[in-house]
Amino acid sequence: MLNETAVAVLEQTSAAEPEKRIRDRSATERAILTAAKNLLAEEGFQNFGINAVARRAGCDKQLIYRYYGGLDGLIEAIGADLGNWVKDRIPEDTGGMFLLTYGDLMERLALLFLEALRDDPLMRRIVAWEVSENTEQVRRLSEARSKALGQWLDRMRGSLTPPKGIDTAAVNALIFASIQHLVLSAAAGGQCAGLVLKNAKDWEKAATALKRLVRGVYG
Amino acid sequence: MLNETAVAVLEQTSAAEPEKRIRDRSATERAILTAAKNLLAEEGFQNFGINAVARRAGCDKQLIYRYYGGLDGLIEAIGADLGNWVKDRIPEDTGGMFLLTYGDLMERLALLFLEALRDDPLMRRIVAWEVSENTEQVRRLSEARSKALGQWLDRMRGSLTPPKGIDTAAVNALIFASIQHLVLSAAAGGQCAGLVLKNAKDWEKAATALKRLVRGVYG
DNA sequence: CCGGTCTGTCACCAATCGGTGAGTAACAGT
DNA sequence: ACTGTTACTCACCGATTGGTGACAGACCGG
Repeated sequence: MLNETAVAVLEQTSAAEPEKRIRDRSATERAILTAAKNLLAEEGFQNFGINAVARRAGCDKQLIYRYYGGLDGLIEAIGADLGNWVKDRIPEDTGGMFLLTYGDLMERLALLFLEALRDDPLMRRIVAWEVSENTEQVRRLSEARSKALGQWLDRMRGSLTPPKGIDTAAVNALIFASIQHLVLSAAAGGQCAGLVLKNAKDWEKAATALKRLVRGVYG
Repeated sequence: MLNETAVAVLEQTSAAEPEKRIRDRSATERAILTAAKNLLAEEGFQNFGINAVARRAGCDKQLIYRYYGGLDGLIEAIGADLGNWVKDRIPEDTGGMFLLTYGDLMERLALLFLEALRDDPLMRRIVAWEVSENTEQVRRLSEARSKALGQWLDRMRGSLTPPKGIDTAAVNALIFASIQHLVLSAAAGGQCAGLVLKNAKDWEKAATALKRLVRGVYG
């Protein structure tokens, strides 16, 4: 507990410490949103709550209720960015390659997705959240994400015709499921099903196996 | 709030309601453990705590501290059963088939694992827990599980020689990762990467795709 | 200058959390 | 029948949670 003199000393020593929050609603809104995203990315959804976000944003939780209508609205705001995730985090070009076959395409997409997910802690937390809880908020996040992913897949496929006689939707779901679980498991415990995934060499092996898997089905 | 008369009426009407806990330590220990497992299976790890377990077991939380040394010990006790999960939930026989090749084996194991995981809510929650948190307790659970899984794989492989030139460890990790994420995602939201997984027909398609994936790498 | 709106802060609420110390009731050994 | 141990319950602790109402100060239009 600080008394008045102690506070005075603090203010003296720390050079205009007050850091008085200026009256700027949109700036505060942004501060709250980024605080929420960073908090979610770093701490996970376990301790993701009104109090924690407000603490991190350095403002009162009341403002979260006012500006976002509570946690639900805030989560929805996070989800709104998800639509842009693919285009923000995954390069659209083919890396100078010519993708002639569906197999070429899927191999490339799988590797791109693997790296993108590996580099994005927020997205990892969201995916983990999706498989752990079944609340309305999470369902919304999940929907936005899978929709964006599907659109990306369609867009990248372009005019490439998928192979006949193969349920590409199901196969691709399995491929992307494997990537997601691999990355999540690695991020959480450094391994997946006994396969250690820590240094670059480990990931190299995983990528090779992934390529082999994709090439196995799609040639 | 109930007064004495209300309690008396309750006891009268509900036929020896008191359900007086008999003094049987091992029975209480079992009650706590099963309460914990059921709670975890039904509610997930989010609200899994001392109070909730005690409430469900119908005893005082103090007993959990005494008999299990707290939540950690209780979780450890849950993990102790995990070693037997494979043998309890997955049939050992080959279903009358002859598994001649490594591909035959892996296809069979993948399908068995898929069904077993689909039928076990507790195991699903644990897997989801593993990818969501990184505490010491969860790490223990994860370790026990992956160890049991690895032993099962080895045991089922028997004298079958894995194919040369393929990093089976990495490939199998990906295959099992895909199964786990597929099942978790389906259990949580009824779909995975846009692929709806609700009725038996949906799962049939997933199983076919899984077979195709396995056969693609292992022939 | 005055009144109202907007932005932000604070104090407080009931509920729940994990955790502990003390007490009670049933049993066993002598 | 007395004693000590075992099994169990209860009351309480501080901390934290989500949530709300009241208030203070900056700003803006009149």
